[in-house]
Amino acid sequence: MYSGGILQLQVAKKKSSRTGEVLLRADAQLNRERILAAAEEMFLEHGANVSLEDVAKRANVGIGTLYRRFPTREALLGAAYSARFLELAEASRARDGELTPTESVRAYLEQLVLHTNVYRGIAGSLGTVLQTDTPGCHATSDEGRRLVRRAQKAGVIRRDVTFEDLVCVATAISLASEQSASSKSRVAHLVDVFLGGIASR
Amino acid sequence: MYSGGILQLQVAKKKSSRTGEVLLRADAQLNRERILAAAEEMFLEHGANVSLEDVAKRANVGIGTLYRRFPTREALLGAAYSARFLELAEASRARDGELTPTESVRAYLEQLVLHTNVYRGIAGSLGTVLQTDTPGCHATSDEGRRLVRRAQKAGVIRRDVTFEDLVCVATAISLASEQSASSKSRVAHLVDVFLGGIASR
DNA sequence: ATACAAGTGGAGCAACCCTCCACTTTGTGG
DNA sequence: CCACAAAGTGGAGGGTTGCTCCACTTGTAT
Repeated sequence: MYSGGILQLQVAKKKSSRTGEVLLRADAQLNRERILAAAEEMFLEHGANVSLEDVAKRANVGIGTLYRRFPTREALLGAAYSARFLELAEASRARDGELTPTESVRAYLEQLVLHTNVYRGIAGSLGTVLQTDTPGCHATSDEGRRLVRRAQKAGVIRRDVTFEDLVCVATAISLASEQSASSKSRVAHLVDVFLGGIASR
Repeated sequence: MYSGGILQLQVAKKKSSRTGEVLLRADAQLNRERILAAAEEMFLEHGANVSLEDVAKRANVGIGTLYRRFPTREALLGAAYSARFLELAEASRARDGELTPTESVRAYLEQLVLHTNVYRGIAGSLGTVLQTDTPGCHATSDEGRRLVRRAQKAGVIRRDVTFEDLVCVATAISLASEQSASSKSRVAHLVDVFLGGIASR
């Protein structure tokens, strides 16, 4: 009852000084990666609603382990897609020179929808996933914001349009494609309608 | 084995000659109404994802009965909202005289989003619900299509915009409001952005 | 070598969905 | 008025998933 409190060292949780991330034990780190790999496979194969128990199984890991590392489905989604979202952001930045501000936004939107559609089932929670604390999600969000700002500075996009509006639209379009298995052209059409909407008169 | 086929009367399933609906036995009809009432209450109170077993319980009906009458959740949703959707359509038609074609569409959209938000949880499936075979859903769909046509004839809306696009947008906006509990003004803003988009240059 | 923090797995409980079929009720034709 | 086929009922039951909890194992700092 006079518990160990007396000599307890106030050990701050170990962190990497560089990234600020909590350092995992070596075995835990390995498991984390196994889970991510399994999740990506399963999501691709069966959509974003696979049983998390199945993901754990494929990762050769107990379900408890999965939940401790990724407390919500969104957290797992965000982490599993991080790499892909990083690519998306990078590709967008790479296009920067060749495209007008408007066209950049169009390309970004189309790509975002495309990515979202690959992992069926996340359309509804795209917003939540993008807010996940993950390098990839940060990168795409930042890139999106940058494009909006750029287009606004160029005067080709309404001042009152926000990045959140973009996400909202991407969500809508993904959802529409998911439900009616609609074609690429429908995506383009919807993007087009929206872009017309945010263009300054 | 030489089954009753010989003398089987080819009795067409009884239908009301007026509506074309299948006639239910009196007790069944009563149960149907009980279910609908319970569903409306529960959906309002707990969102569109309540346990259907709970709905059945509140209706004092076995779960089997609920499922035979409404095979899918969407079917139940559609039926439960039918009355409200009827009102929506009627209100829209009533506004017809006082508003320009564009403003009519705006009002319709805002109302649709508002209705969708009241029943939390259906945003994602608004499209599916609206396709439900129900007087209310037919009415709102028809009214929406009418408004689009009217606005197009008046030349104030792009030719390539469809009613499905409207639904898609309503979905997006509802979803956005659902997630970030955003205000009425945000709804108006999003509707505004979209309307700008579909306006002819 | 030791000790303790960190990590693990999976049994277990709680929801929920939906089907199926032995039983009950209705209304109709004789 | 009755008998009986068709229509309707309810809820037990089997399947799936989500998430927690804790007795045990493992890594690592000393």
